[in-house]
Amino acid sequence: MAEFTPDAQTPARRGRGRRPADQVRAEILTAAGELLLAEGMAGFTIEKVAAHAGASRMTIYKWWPSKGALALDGYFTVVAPTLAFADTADIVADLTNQLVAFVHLVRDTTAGRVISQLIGQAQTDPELAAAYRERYSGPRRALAVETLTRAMARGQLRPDIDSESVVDQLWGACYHRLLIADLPLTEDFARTLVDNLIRGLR
Amino acid sequence: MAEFTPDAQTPARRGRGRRPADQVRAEILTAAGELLLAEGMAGFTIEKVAAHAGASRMTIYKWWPSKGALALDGYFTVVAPTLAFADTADIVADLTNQLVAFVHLVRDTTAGRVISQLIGQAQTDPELAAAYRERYSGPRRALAVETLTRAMARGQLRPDIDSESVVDQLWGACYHRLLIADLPLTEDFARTLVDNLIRGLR
DNA sequence: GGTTATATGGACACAGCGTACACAGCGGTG
DNA sequence: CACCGCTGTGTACGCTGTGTCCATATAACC
Repeated sequence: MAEFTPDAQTPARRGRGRRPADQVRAEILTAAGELLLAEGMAGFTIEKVAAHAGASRMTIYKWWPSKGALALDGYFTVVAPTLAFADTADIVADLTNQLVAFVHLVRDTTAGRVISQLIGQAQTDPELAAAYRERYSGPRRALAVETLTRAMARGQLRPDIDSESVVDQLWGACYHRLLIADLPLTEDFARTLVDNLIRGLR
Repeated sequence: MAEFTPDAQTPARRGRGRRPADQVRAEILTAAGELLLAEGMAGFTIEKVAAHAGASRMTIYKWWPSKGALALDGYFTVVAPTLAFADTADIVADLTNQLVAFVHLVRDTTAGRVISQLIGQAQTDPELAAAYRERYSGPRRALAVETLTRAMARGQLRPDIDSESVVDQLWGACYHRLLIADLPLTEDFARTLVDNLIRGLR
């Protein structure tokens, strides 16, 4: 009965009946990611996502347990997680390159704002916090530790260092400036972090 | 005319008219701080603060521009800012002691939860972010930089190091574990942070 | 004592969340 | 082909919290 207007650009649904579940899920995730990049977590509401995706709020409630979970899924849908870690023979260059790339990602794209707001939201949303650790920070940390471990095996670093703490002193320091922003997050800052640790302070 | 029941324990107001502004402000701040420590930022609403303080919401809106501002003020009212920085002749011991004390504050009291949630809220509340930097993180950072500068003057540290980046690699690393909590924030971790930087990684 | 500033209770509109119900179409089974 | 379960859709409801507006009462000031 209802006329359909199959419009790929703007979903613009009207009919009442069922649409393929996968399609609806995909459209919701895309809409969530786009809304996140456009407005940040502040303007990110279930209602807006539903409207933007041309779906009903009920559908979203059916598939995602919380706003945070939807936001994280949407973020991953739009921002393909480029977790590749270069691994040359030079640990100093590898760490520096990775940190500088991270600084640029955070500064030059909207990803930085989204990441910081996701972390912010995670402080009062345990489920989001768990999902973030499991799917984002955990894997990234593991890759960094792996790189450090290989450098230790090659004899480029002391064999007795605690890789995990080093990760906190490199990436954690960047997150500190991202989240608290007393001082700007610059490429020089990233280089200094590596230099401080490699050379020692005295 | 109206009988007063000066009750320090439970304000239990009834009358409608004006009360001393300072008294009301103080009661609101105390209520805000207590509510913050008890329920965290998630359950921190203007309505609850007003009810807890026996005041009207209108009064709160009149004196505080945003929820974040009220929360920060309440936090400072309850948690006296113990910003004292020991400064002996031993920079390693000073840094270690300060970091260990910070770790204990964050782990063994409710302050850690409140701090992390304030930072979280600040990610979507520019006014709160500015207030936090100005009144909390800024002064603390300045004290740490000062300590490092003195150690450099005494020749205990290289004279060309960037103190600010070192602060990010010590306290920032702790905040990283507080906010993202992939790994626990322990006393050993704090000691390792200082050790990593002082000795260098190779 | 008169004036002014301000706290109070109550009401309002608004946004967003979460839930409920009836209906509509798709996909399988018999 | 008929049927039925799953699932998306539209709509409505109650709830909480926000932000704002009154009229009123009263403390603080002159």
